[in-house]
Amino acid sequence: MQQSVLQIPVQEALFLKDPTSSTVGKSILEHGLILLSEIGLEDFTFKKLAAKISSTESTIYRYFENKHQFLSYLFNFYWAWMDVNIAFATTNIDDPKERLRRIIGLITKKVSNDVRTPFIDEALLQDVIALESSKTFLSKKVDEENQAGYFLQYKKLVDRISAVIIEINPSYAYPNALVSTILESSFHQRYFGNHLPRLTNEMHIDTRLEDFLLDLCLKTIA
Amino acid sequence: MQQSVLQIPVQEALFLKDPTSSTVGKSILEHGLILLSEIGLEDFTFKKLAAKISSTESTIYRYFENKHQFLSYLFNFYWAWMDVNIAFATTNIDDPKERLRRIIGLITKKVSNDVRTPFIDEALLQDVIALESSKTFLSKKVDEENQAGYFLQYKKLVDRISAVIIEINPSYAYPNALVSTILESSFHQRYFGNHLPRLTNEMHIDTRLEDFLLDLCLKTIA
DNA sequence: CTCAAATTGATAGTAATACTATTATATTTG
DNA sequence: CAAATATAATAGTATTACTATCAATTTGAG
Repeated sequence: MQQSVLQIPVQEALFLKDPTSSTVGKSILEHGLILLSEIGLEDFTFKKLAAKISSTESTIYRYFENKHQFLSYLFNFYWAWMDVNIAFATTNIDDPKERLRRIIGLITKKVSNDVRTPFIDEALLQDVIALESSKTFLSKKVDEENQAGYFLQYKKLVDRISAVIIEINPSYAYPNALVSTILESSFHQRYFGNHLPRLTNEMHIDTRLEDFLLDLCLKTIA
Repeated sequence: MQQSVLQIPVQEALFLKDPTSSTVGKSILEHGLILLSEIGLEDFTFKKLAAKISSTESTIYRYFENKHQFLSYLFNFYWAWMDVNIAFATTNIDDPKERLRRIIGLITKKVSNDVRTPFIDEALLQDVIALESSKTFLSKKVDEENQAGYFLQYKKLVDRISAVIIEINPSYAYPNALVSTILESSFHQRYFGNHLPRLTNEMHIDTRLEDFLLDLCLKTIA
């Protein structure tokens, strides 16, 4: 019996050769994510990854131009996956406020591994993206990469959530700004909660993070 | 006649030898900032900087352990400078809401060079910090660096602004989270406005950014 | 003013990073 | 089964991120 598999589409701009199309490719994704979560982007090299999967640097370079592109791949994967979850959790819900509640719930909740995506552990992915995602867009190459489609998935999701905000309050002037602020904040506040507690207020606890952002959002657009 | 000079105190943890104590040191700060703004942290090296100031790598290494520490120095300098400005702009103002208004004004406004700090161009510094500041704390070494005092100035400022929020609404549960969210957002939204406009709403314009964050803040704590 | 101490510059060197190139071997596919 | 393709093995280059040594220069304490 075939187990259900969730296809997460990632832009062609984000790889040289589709990593999901081969065994080595999947291994690069799986163990690349693990290695990233262990040592962080700065210390992460394709050489170390190659050693870990008993392959070679040159093989990995056939899939990704460099580690920045690899991170961007994961960044897009994460948001594409989140988009699917949000779409699923909000279909057939008429009340936009209830939809917003569910969206913020999903964004702030600690995720656990989704068995439908065999080579990606979403729990790890969330931690990696929380720590590293800003580095995908905070670079001198943003414009070039934006042109190439590096941030499409993120932009799509921001649009989707903005639409809900506009439904709740059509005259609110800054829906996209509010949404991207909340998305970035959800990562940063949880991170601060764990590492720089003086910058936040016990945000390592899921329910508080959710309460903080939902309250902020609803009051702002009220 | 002695021109007035503004001393910005930076933690000892953030340098090996105080760069303000010598001519080369000041040159490292001045041209290091310029070079950073030109090529970004990834491509920035002490070798390139040494060439620019007609000095050597080894000399620069006597002032800073590495480029990460150099960036952290600038990060602290920026927030210390901002703290001074905020303190000045809010003394003798009784109404905490008015104080908050002024604070958000200062945070969102594009700054121009402060002539009282001879070797630092604050206009450049703001751009550099907007692009690179997250990289100071989003690293596997946060805990170690936090221990050493790398983020003291930022934490101080967050506390200072949080106190104003508490004055306005003593029962608001997340003052520090709200403040750090606003500070981070002010950088990101302006950056998005310039590079990823779909993630925001014309936030390259100062007054809109100010309006967005002030509105968000006041409504949230109302 | 002078001698000692500290600072800087010049030069060299090392290990690691971020790649690129070549070729032999294995694997897939038509 | 042959041809095409993918991978592994190996080597090599330029740059980065440092560290070490030592001579020349500057500074500052008595």
